[in-house]
Amino acid sequence: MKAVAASSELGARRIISRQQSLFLSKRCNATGETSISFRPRPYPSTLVTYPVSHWQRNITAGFHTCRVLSETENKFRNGDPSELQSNISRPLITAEDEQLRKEDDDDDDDRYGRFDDDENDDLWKEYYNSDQHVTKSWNDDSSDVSLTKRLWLDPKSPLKERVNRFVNSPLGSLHHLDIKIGSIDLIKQCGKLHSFQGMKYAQDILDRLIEEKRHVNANNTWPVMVVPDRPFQYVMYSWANLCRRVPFASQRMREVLDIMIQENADDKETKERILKERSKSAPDDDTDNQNPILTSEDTTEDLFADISCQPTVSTYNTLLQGLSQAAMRSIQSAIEAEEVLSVMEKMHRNRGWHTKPNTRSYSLVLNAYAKCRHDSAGERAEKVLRDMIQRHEQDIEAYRTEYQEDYDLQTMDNNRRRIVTPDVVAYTSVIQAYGNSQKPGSAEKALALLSELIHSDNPAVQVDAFAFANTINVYSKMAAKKASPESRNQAAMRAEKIWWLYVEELEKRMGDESGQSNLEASIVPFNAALKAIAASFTKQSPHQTEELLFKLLEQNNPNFHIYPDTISFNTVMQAWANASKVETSTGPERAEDLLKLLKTSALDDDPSRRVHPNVQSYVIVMNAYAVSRRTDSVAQVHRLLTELLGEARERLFKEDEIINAVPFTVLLKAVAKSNKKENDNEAAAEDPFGVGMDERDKLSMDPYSVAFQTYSEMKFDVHGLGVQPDHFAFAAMLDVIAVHTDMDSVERRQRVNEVFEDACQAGQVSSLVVRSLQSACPNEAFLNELLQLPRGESVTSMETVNVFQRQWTRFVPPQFRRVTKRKDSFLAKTSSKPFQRSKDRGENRNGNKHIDNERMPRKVKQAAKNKDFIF
DNA sequence: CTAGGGTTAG
Repeated sequence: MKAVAASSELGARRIISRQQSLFLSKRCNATGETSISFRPRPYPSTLVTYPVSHWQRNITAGFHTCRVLSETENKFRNGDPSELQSNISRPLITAEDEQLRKEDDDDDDDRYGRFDDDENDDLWKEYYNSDQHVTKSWNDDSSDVSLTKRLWLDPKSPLKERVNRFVNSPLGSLHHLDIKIGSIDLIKQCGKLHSFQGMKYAQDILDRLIEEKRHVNANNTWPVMVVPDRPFQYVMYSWANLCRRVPFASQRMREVLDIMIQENADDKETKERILKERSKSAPDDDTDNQNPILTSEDTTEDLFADISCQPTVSTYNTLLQGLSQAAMRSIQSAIEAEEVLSVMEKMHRNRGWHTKPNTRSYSLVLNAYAKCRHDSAGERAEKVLRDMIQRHEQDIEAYRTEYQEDYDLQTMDNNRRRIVTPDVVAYTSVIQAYGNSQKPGSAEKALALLSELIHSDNPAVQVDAFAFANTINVYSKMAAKKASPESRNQAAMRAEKIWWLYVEELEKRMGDESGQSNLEASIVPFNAALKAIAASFTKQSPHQTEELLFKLLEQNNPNFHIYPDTISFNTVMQAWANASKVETSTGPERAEDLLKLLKTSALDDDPSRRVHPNVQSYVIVMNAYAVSRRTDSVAQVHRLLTELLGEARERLFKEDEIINAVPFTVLLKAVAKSNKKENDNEAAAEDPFGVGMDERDKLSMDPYSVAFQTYSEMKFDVHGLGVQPDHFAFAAMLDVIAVHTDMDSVERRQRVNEVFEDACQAGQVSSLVVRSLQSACPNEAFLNELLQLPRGESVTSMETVNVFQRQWTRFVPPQFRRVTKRKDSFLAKTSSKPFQRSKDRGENRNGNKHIDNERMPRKVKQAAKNKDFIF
């Protein structure tokens, strides 16, 4: 009878698993009748429970069951259909998955390390070296268990098969170490896929463990089997890693936590039931003892059963970690993170769980506020910080009364346990949070926190370079956002002042040998200050950045170990590039002067003063020319590209510096910006730059041909750099065609067709490509034919590039999938060239507006338009 | 459960 129930459970589980959207759990109720429950996704707190007989009936019905399930499911999913949709029947690895993985490549084993205990090493050895066949089940008396090969141990097998074998292994056949270790290893690897499919596997494994537990405990054996907290925690952790990209990932984490809590409660119940059961049915079995607890040799096992999957600090910290990632989408997650802190507190107080928030818990909440862009984030974060400080003081008191000694803030290792301690990192997160606020006074509050750090005599709270850099960044953001050039410059100057404050503190502490100070010499605050000035976008800013750079280059204190690096130079060069859009600007030359300076610095006698240019340095200068209004911009950019490729050929760049499509794209951009007619006139002009013969040949090429040559160099990777055009490149090339061919020419159609096909093949059809394609196509019919849109569909009604076949958009990053709506598609466009038009529009907009019409950065313009800030 | 926080290009 039990076997029937068990197999029907398994069947039900499989069916539900196929549905992919239900989270199954099973439990025995008080009367011992088994029922199976599931949670419809959008409402995890709703538990739908059927007695096992229901499942038995429906399993025989086969296909019908799925139907029944879907209907039940549908009832619950009115809220969020997209959520479910995204989870249903995906191929093993989807394009999005591919993208997800690409984005977070840095994520590997050591991040999981936090859960790993050294003590498990021995277990592992025992486990892995043990017979590859099942020798021992949970109860150790499983002679009738079939000898199934434990494929999931074999790291060489495909993950899919390993998971399948694990999940579908017969109930009762799992080795206890399969549960404690094998499952965790599998879940980890599933989580590493960073895919929905992987997450489904992970959840399946977890389900399977719970299923095993139910099955084993149904036999009233002792000790009671439990599923430990770690598998749950790893599933949560895997979701946490998806929180930045996947809107509902944090919801999934909460579900797992809910189930954990419920399972923990169930385990307690089960234990009591079995105890009662055993003392009733076999009171005389063991003549010595009636109480199985006392007969059990392995008391740790029993202890373990008591705790089972009870959430711990680290469980909640995992949740917080996810929420802090999710906070980038909305402040709501950060607020929720803050609420989790009090939940942890409450669970600790009321249930005696080990969930008292620790330093890391608070940090994660602060970090959540630092990441979310919201005006109130700074103040909320500061409140949490103040709570934390208060908490700290309370805990110090409590520690003193508990141990009759003071908590040692100096040497943490001397303490008997850790207490919540605010530190630089906590402060720095709050400073960051203020940086996202446009409320007046936010930056000042950030600065106040910095000075609190500087003057702190608490050994646990000491300023470091991070704190300075972050405060500078707050002003840097302000410098980029303010409407008037004066206030932008003012903010930039405040940023610079903080850099000097850093220098001052650094020198002050240099003689100090107390060893207390964390303050290291770092170039980062300096670069942050440079960036702030560059971002202020005034007429003076490039000059100011350069001046500051030279101050540091020329300083000559042998005790002072901060010297500009490549980023410093690049930032100043970028400031010049930003200024280059204006007519008669000398920005490009000034940027190039710095590039030359970089090249000579690379050969400096003093090794500490050697600074090398990198690919980015070239790109910045090239871009300065590209955006300038010089008539020779294409030639200049081409010259620099050639130079860059030459340096690359001679391996002058660091090995880890790979050349991507960016430099090539800049050239295309230059060509697209160059007006066709102007260049027809210029074509005959003599080369004014006295370059060599070979170079002259190239320079005399017309820009359109240069663009095509560059395009194919990129496409066929003729320089052997591993370069592939990406969607920026394809879009830029389409722009080139739009500007340099006649609207109704055959050339236009052929070239557009060709480039678009390349983009499709490369899986790079992004919103940028679509927009450029729209401008390049002679008419709507041609466009629709290229895009193969179904009848009735049009580009103007299109919202994302996801409507295309997956193949075309395989490698498009998510932020370039959304198509920006443009009302004018073909109506207004007959004669004018796309770039002229957008230029005109820009000028008009500037003309209508008041302030500093040349220098306003785009963001400022938009903000000014919305009247978001008036100071 | 020592992690949690900082800088440049199309």
